Parts: sequence; structure tokens; C-alpha cells
Amino acid sequence: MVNSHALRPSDGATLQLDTFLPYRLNVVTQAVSQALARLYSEEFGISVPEWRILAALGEAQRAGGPDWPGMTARDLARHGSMGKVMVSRAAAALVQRKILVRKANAADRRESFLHLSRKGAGIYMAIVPRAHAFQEQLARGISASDAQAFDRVVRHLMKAAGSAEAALLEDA
Amino acid sequence: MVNSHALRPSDGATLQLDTFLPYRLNVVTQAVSQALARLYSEEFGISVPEWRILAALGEAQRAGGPDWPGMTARDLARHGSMGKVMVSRAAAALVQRKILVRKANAADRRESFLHLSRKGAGIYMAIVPRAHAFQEQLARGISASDAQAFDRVVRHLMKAAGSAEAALLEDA
DNA sequence: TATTGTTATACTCTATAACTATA
DNA sequence: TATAGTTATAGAGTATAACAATA
Repeated sequence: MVNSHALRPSDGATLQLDTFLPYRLNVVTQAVSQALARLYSEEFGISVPEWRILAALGEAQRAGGPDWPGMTARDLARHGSMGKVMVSRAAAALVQRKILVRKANAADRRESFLHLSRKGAGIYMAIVPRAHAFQEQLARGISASDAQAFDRVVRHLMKAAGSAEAALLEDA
Repeated sequence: MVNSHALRPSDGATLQLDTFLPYRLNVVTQAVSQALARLYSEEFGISVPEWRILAALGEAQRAGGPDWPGMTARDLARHGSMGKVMVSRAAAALVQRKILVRKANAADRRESFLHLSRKGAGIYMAIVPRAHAFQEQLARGISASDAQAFDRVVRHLMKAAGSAEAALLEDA
């Protein structure tokens, strides 16, 4: 029988892999992520980092008014939890494919503003409902209270991951 | 303000990236996984796939009696959710470092049995408490009921990921 | 001097297919 | 023919450092 507590393992001398949180996170994330990546790439020719940029820009562009300036690579990196290297590459590819438009920032010429082109906005609008449908499909059968608990745990893990590492390396 | 429901996004035309489940899973898993990977590699010189093999063998070796035969690469691949390619490579590296011992199976000479050497068992015994401590550190502050709910959701997502992809590609 | 962004390099993990040796 | 395992190759993502342009 399988131990059912992902966060409370059983005994001290052994470790049941399928109750080990990092393992389970890896497996489930890989399954979800890969399914979605296939959707992006097969239907829209978009990679995951590219999607994150589209999502950030689509969201901000709609929220910002008509003279919304766009987002810099730095903004996108923070918003999408990506390194600046990945953002630079993905953005360059999207600009080349005319999905993004890049405009120089006269006030600080190191950076530039990116926003969705009309084509990019079209792709964004096509992907969003599919992404929602995907998420709904995944969530179907999960109770509201479980969903909320899950959300709390994810939020907690996000904060805890950094400090857990620090704590463990300390007393090594 | 941040939308707090990871599994129930807000409106149809936009998608808030930080409420999108695959994104959140990716980010949290990456944080957790990378923290742990650093621990394995810096202190024990073990990669994540190698750790999965150690964990599977350590667990089974302890459960099985003295004439437990070992596990085949195929067993390890299934148990650790890895492709046979990864298992083959990781196992070869571990055998070379004398952490695993490989014994031919006379009954079916295509496969062979792997088990932990004394050295391997030592490493396993050193890692397990650290892994438990890591998990406990992560879980500290999570209520028992949230942990159970989280477990149910992870389990659900694992099953749902495959079918969600199928459902979405169907009506494309 | 510090920061934005780009390029180069290397490494890990993944995916696929081709191949072997057995069965 | 099918299976266990290995090897080769290519891809995506990450991490790091070096670099150019600008502040």
C-alpha cells in the first residue's frame, strides 16, 4: 500500500520515493508542463518561456491604457521567474517573428520596451482560452476547499524552498 | 492584489500568469528541486536521477530479505519515473563509482540486477536523514489537513495531466 | 562603478531513434 | 518478433561569466 501523506513521510531509516515531496513535485510538474508545452508548440509554435512573455505582456497590455509603454526585459524576467538570458533570447525570437514589437526607451537607452504586435495579440487571444480550458480540465474533480489548501501549500513551499536549503547547508 | 486561487482563475480574456497552475508548479518545483539538487551534488556528488536509483534500491533492499536479487533497469525506470536511457546512464556511472553492484541474471541474460554496494548503502544512509530533514523543513508550518488536501490534489493532477492533454488536442 | 541587455559556453534533463543481444 | 539495455544525437532549459552600451 502506498503511503498517502506527501508531506509526512514514514520512518527515519528509509525513504519511500513516492512520498518524497521533491520527487512528487517533479513528476507531477513534468507531466503537466509537458502536456501544455506540446499544446503551445504544436498549435502555436510557442515555447514555454515565450508563452510566459506573451502572458505577461497580454495581461499588462490589457490593464494598461492606450499609452502603456510596454515592459522591459527586466520586468519580464521578474514577472515570469526567468533569467535575463532566457528573456533576451525568447524576446529576440518573438520580435523576429513579429509577435512582439520593440521600442527604444529614449530616457534610458540601455533598455527598450516590448509589447504585443497585432499578430501577437491575436496569438495571445487564441491561447488564453485554451490555457483556461487546460487548467479547468486539470482542476475538474478537485473540491474548492482542496484547491484553496493546495494554493496555501504552494505559496508556503515557494517561500520555504529557499530557507530550507540554507538551513540544511548550515549544519552540514 | 494577487488572485489567491491557483486552480480557479479569474476572467476569460486574460490570464494572470501567477495564478496559472502549470506556471506555479514549474516555479515551485524548480525552487524545491534545485535546492535539493545542490544538497545532493555538493555533499554527496550525486545527481537527481542517481538519487532516485539509490532511493529505490535502498528502500527495496531493506524491505527484501538477504537473498533479494536486486532490481533491473526496467524496475528502476518505472519506480523512479525515468526513461530507460537515463537509468542506463545513471546506473553505469554509479556502478563505475562502486556505489552500485551489477549482477548478471542467468535466467534472462538481456537484463541484470543492481543493488547497493556497502559504499552505496553508506551514502544512502547518510542522505536519507538529510532528505527527511529537508522535507520537514519544507513542511514546517503546513497544517495536517492542508497537507492531506495537497496530497489529494497532487494525486489528482498526476492522473489528470494525461487526459487533459488528450482532451485539448481532440477538439483542436 | 553599477545596471541593462546580449553573447558564449557548458551542463542537465529529455526525447527519439538506431542498434545489440538476447528471448 | 518483441524486449532489455546501450549508444548517439538533438532539443529545451538553466547557470555562469564575459562583454558592450549606457547610466
